[in-house]
Amino acid sequence: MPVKRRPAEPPSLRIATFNINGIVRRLPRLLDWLRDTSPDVVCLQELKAPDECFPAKAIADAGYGAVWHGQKSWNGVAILAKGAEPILTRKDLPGDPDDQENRYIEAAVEGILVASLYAPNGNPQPGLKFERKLAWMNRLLLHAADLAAQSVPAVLAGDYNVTPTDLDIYATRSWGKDALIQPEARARFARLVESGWIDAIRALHPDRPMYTFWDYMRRRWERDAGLRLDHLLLSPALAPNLLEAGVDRDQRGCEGASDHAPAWITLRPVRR
DNA sequence: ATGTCTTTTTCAAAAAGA
Repeated sequence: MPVKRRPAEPPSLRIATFNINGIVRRLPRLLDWLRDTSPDVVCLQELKAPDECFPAKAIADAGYGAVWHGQKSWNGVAILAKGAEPILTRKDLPGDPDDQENRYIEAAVEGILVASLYAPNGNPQPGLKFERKLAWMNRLLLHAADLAAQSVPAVLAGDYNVTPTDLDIYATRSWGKDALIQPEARARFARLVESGWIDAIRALHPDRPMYTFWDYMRRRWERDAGLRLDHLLLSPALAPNLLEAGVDRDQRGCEGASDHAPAWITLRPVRR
């Protein structure tokens, strides 16, 4: 009797974003997670390490090519690609030549333009830090509009440091003055979505919180007192390819975890 | 106000960023 063959799995591309909160200190966790979930593309934020300390060798040994823009102590972003070298397209968000904070990197991978971004936190609010956060988000909106106008299949992934709505934070008043929930920041995120960029996690999970961050303080992980800060936004050209979305919550419960968990999507690959 | 975690400045302890 002939063996019945299963139809081949339809190919899909897994893209994740992970605020790693210190890549050197968190490297063992990252390598475990890469091995366990095998994402095709990974956007990392808060490397908190200068370029020369980026663990390129360990990441290459895990099967990933990488581009990165590090910074001592704070910020720093990277893009990893399984079995491929990401093709760097930019290392800075356009619009401010004096910006010294490394919060944006962009590369072409698998026919998709992938950005790893880390928006300013913006606290204390109100104040100069918050003004700078809004200015940075304005620059992101302009760049996103450029990409959309060119019909680029793109994903803007990272830590936006914004809870888009009240569904994205647990029931509390303790963040009332925090920059992460302010209407001015939410309005900028909303403009991105209204202009056609798809908030992939929210699009596929309209009713569940889908938190990606739990503060280290006050047992917030144990209480599931979380916030959804990490987002993957798909350009109009890429949106029809969206298949699945989720959060690797279990990562937050690991010993020595980042205060963020990875968020991910799967896509039908782009025809090239 | 505090809570946690970590790094930085500068060589202890306190501030800063998140």
